[in-house]
Amino acid sequence: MEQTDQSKNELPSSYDPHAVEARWYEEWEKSGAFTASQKSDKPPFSMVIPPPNVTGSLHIGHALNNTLQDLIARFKRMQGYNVLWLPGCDHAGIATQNVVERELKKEGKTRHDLGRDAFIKRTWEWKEKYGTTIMRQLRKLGCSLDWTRERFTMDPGLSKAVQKVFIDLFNEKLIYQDYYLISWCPRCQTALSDIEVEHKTTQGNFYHIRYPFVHDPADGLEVATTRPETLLGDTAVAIHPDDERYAGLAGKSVTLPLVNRRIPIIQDEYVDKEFGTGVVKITPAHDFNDFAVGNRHQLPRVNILNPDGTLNENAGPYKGMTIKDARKKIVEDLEAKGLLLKVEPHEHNVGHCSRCGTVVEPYYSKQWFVRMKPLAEEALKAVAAGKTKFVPEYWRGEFEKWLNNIHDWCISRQLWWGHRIPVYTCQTCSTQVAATETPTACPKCKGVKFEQDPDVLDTWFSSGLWPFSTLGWPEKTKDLELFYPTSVLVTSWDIIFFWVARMMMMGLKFMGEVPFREVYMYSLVTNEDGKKMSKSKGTVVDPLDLIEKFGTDALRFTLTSIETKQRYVALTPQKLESCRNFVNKLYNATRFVLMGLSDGTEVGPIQKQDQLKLEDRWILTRLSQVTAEVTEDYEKYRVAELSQTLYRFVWNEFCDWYLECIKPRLYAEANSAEKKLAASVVVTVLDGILKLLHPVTPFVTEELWRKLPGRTESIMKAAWPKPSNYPVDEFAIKDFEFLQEVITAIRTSRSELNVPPGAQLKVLLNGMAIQFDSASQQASLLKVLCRVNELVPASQRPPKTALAVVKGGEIYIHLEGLIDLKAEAAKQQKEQEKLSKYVQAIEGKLKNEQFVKNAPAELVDGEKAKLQEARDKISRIVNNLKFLDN
RNA sequence: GGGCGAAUAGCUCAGCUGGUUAGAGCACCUGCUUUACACGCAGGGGGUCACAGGUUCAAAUCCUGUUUCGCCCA
Repeated sequence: MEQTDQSKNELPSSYDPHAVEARWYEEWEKSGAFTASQKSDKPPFSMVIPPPNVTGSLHIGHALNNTLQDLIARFKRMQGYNVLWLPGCDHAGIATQNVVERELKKEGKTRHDLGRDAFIKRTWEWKEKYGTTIMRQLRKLGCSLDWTRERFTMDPGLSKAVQKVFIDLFNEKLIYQDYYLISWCPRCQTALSDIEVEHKTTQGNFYHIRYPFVHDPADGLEVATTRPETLLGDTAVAIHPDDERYAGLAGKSVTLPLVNRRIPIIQDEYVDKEFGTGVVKITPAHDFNDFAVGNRHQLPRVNILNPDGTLNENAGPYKGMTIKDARKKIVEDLEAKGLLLKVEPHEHNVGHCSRCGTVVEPYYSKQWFVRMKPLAEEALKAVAAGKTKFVPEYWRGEFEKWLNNIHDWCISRQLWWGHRIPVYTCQTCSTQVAATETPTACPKCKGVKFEQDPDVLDTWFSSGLWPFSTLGWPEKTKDLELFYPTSVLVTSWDIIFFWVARMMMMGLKFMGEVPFREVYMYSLVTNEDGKKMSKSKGTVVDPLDLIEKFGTDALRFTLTSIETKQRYVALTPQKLESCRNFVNKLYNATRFVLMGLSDGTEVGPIQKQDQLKLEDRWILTRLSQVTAEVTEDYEKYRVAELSQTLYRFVWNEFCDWYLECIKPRLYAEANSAEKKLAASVVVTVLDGILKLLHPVTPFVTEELWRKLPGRTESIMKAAWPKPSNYPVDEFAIKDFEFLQEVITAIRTSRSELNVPPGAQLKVLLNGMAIQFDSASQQASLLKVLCRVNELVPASQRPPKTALAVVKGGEIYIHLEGLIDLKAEAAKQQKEQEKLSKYVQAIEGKLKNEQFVKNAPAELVDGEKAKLQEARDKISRIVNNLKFLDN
């Protein structure tokens, strides 16, 4: 028993991804298949990974991002390119510093207890220990990254690049230091980039406050604000120039409550007449809009905050309070003075620090900036010249809009973890020198005492250099020469400004060339409900859990098939399941073929092409077509399309039809000519399918491919199939489609007329478009595929038969005693109605002279043919219905 | 307030440069231990393509407007 079942039981009946996936990655990596060559004659193709945060762990966005890149890398490798896909992380300034600070807090310490150097040392230790998580997870995802070239933004080489860029920009006066309003986290005590600020809708209040007129203290202006405490920093109140309610007040003054400072009433278009009371308090040092208004009207800026978010000396009696306490006290004081007119609930957007959740404050402080305009102009020119293309092209517009509207970039962060700003200030004459090391003497006064700027650079500053710093710049390396500009950048659109734009500018500035030829921006993955996954709501899906549950290939196939270039795409359990089922289907199809070959039948390339059966010619032609379609889809990053094409080809054509057709041939006598031919075709097709799928589902395709006869190398190294690899026969498509029509018609009749599934049928054929005599191949297929044991020609319909009408012919199914006349009549009537509607639609078209005159002749002929075909079918049905009545 | 995107079967979505009897997966109904696969097989039902106009011989597809939802900027 065991003996005889051995061959069947070699492979389990359902696919176990875990056993397979564990096996291949290491072998691939060891074989050097991931490593780009510096000596190859192959054309180069390169990508740099969007560096994940070193603190991060793989989330669904990374999974999609890296699946797509891996798909491209594997495709291009098979196409014969010398592919570099470079891995690495960024140092994630705030995030990493926060992680280590939290660790210290558990020990009852702060970073200040350790001091700067010891803290940095500690952070490096953390990085060495935990910073490899995400890179390990990328391996699990199957990513064919060139680990010999792994980089980190704080590596010595990359740090050197950062220093050089800073010093060059500084010396060209493209970097400057100035006071400006920036987003400030009072907890992290650093400036934040816009992307680090999360806007959340928050329930607050609208406080209506009366600002008494100087000329008439009994009267005043009613101001509505959500942040009453900032009135301490008000330097004006503003009204709209056209607002008749306040006409004549411009130029007069009001008295700032509690502070008793006299501030002017100004007019500015910024004010929204409809909103609140139409009077806006202007606090230039604590609100971005007010800052702009302040600049237009040369208003003073009064900063009322300390870096830790408490109120400073400008707050007078409120000095030292937190914002929250001060708000409460100020509201009380206003009320006591009768200046608080009303308080109404109000929902508004409040910025929170994405790293620690603290409310972010607009804060007026001295920071370093990059002058963006000259850099942005170059980027715009390059995009206009088509040097970098966007996929989908839509994003080009967004990109240009942002660059045309660009603000200077605040690059300083008040952190310790990061690239320290290489500016040294002479303690004698305050001259600032940018240099890699402490200068020996001041160029101006020859002083020798210097102090380095305490701030570090925004993490995006170093990741902006990523496409060339990772390739060895500023050294002149072989890698730079070969792989810059990179071929494509695959990234999420939400960092188009923070990262993509900056890389463009930096690349053009320092390499004189765009950093990438194409930018492919993929979708953001949401949950089933179409909402963003959110940590706080607990709706985050962990890709590692999905891998555990469905397997890596199924996850990759799912992500690929939902990636339709919409802004948001939803990941659903149903989709994951269907993709897992697909992987299993592929596995079972291969298992079935292998079982057929287990008798030792020799399998070679297809030899006797003239002996190919209809189904062979059909599937090979289809494979050739699918190869062409799918290759183009890969090249254009139409990944959802290609995965769907392959899904349907494998499942609905190869498995449902081809494998079913060849079952008898595959189980014919070992090494018979019949079997050898079928085996060579089925293996050819399977070979092609596995190769076309390999970039999407690398593990299962490698596993199955190696089991095909004669495959000893990795499928990774196989050549990408060409449509011309396979014999093409357009007639086979037509003939096979007709055969499918016949078979489906018989099956439908069987099902609708309740013929017992096991019953063998006698079928009569009248006027078939292709040969169906009982000896023909087609006839044997009918027998296999719809349980027909007797097939005979007929010129008219005998009694007690069911009818099925197909293109150009009629099928009579002999149903001795089985036929249900009512069901049969209903079936025919339904069919006739359907056809009549169709006929009407086409007739309508053809009656329209304009259509016949203007539409391409091909189309018109096509419609005529369709019409005739449908009319023919109807008349056949009508004749037979008459017959049925008798 | 300005800009952008989406609206197609019960659900999630395809439908690329206008011409298909508008497709898929899941769900649903009927039947099935058929030489791999129940993560399966065969058959079936289900859509006035958000709404209103327009361009065209022809519109889910192009244009204009309206509605609803989402996002970005202020």
